[in-house]
Formats: sequence, structure tokens, C-alpha cells
Amino acid sequence: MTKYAKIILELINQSDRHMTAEQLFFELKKTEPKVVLATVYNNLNTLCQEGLIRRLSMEGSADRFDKLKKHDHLVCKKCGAVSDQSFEDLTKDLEKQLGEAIVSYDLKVYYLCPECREER
Amino acid sequence: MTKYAKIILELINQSDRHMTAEQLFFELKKTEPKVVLATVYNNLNTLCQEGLIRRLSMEGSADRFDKLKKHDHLVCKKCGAVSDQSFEDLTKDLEKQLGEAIVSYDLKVYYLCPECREER
DNA sequence: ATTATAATTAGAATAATTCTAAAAACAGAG
DNA sequence: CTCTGTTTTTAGAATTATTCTAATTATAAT
Repeated sequence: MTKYAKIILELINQSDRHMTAEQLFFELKKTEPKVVLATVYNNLNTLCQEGLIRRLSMEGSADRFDKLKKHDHLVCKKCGAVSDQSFEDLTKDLEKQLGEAIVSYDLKVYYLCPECREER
Repeated sequence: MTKYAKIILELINQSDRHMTAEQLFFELKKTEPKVVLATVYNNLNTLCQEGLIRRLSMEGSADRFDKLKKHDHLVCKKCGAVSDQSFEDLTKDLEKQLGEAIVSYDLKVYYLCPECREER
């Protein structure tokens, strides 16, 4: 594992924001000012391929990257904010039903986050 | 509802392919040779806003558009092929648990489609 | 130290999508 | 009908996210 890959992986694992490549790039720059956006993209791609992080493709905005630990996502339909949520009881069943053939799954639940709900 | 919006909506509702804007554009062109890609994008956006179709954002490829009828998706992790699937028993529970606050949800199950599995 | 291999950089290239301004189509009032 | 205002469509430039290519730098192995 390369230098930058290691730091990027830590950034993702330590934060519970769901950062885009660009946001990770800015974080990374704080300690590694020489790094370049393409490097972040490259490393994110290899980390995904190696199955060390998870890519979340979002409607209407750039992909976000997340730790592996299994969980689902609540996504605000209005502002796009993402938060973690576990629908364990349900997804346990899901996994059982799906069986071996399944590689993974992605459950996104869309709602209006508290802030956006007030604005209405 | 405008002329092209109507045809696009029909194309989506009549097919069970999960077409990208570009694929829809080529379909549309068969009967409406003058239409332009931007028009397809515009109409897809308004159809989505009006809640008449559903946008599926896919990992690593362009958004696909789908009819409203509630169902889930099986996505081949390798070639990206999308097919419909209903995990009704599970998602009924999901909806019950989620309750009022929820706008919608999106469940994608990743697997290896029969073709890709053979290739291995 | 020398060479081979892999990682990073810089920046051009690409793909998907949006934006802008002009042209065309349509709809209603006279 | 014909004029006028509004909406839709068009053409193409612009933008955003991402990938690619080639050169450079760093790392590891001999």
C-alpha cells in the first residue's frame, strides 16, 4: 500500500462525513501540500478495487467514498446531505434471501433532513 | 406536457431496458429525426421533477431512467447490466418501518450476471 | 551506485450534463 | 387569421467529474 493510499484510507475510516474526491483532496493537502487531485482519484479507484473502501454514487453530485463497515444511507432529497443509518433487521433478511450469488448491495433512503424540512 | 416529453415518457414506460439519456435520444430519433440531445436531457429533468419517471444513478456510467412502478434492481458488478427484481417482502417491511418521513428509497443489489459468470 | 518497477505529477482529453441565447412553435386576444 | 407573448426546442459553448498519457520522481532490489 502506497503512502497516499494509506493516508486516504485513514481519512475515510476516521471521518463520518461522506467525502467526494475533491473534499478528500483538500483534507489530504493539509498535511501533504504537494499532492494532486489525480493522485486522489487514482488511489480511490485502487482502494475500491481492493475492496478497502466503498464508492457511493449520488444523484446529481460527485461520487462519495465511505468506509466498508456495513450500513445504509439516509440521503436528503433536497440538499443531498448523507448520514449513516442501519436497517439491520431488514438487511439481515435481505442478505439471507439473496445468498451466495450476491456481491453487495446498496440501500439509499431518501428523506428531507431536519434543516430542509424547516425551510419549507 | 410537451410533445417530446410525452414521447420520452412513453418510451420509458413501454420498455424494460434502463436507458441512458443518449440511448433514449437514439430511440427518439427513429421517429423524430430533428430532436437534439439537450432536449432529451431537459425533458428527462422535468419528468423527474414532476415525479413521472425515476432516475437511477449508476456507478461508473451515465444515469439511467426508469418507470415509476416500484421495484428494485439487480446490477451486474462487472458489465453493469441492470435488471428488474422485486424484493417485495423485504421492502414492504422497510416502508412500514420508515414511515411518513420517507420520500423514496433505492435498493441496488450487485451480482455477477449469468454471462459474466461464465466468462470467469 | 545502478537499474527496474511503481507511484506521482501535470495537464490534456473525455464523458456526461448543464447553460445560454437565439430560433421556432404554440396559444390566446383582438 | 394575424399579432404578440410565452414556452419549447435548438445549437453549441461551458462546466463538472473523471480518466488518460507521458514525463518525472520515488522506492526497492541487485
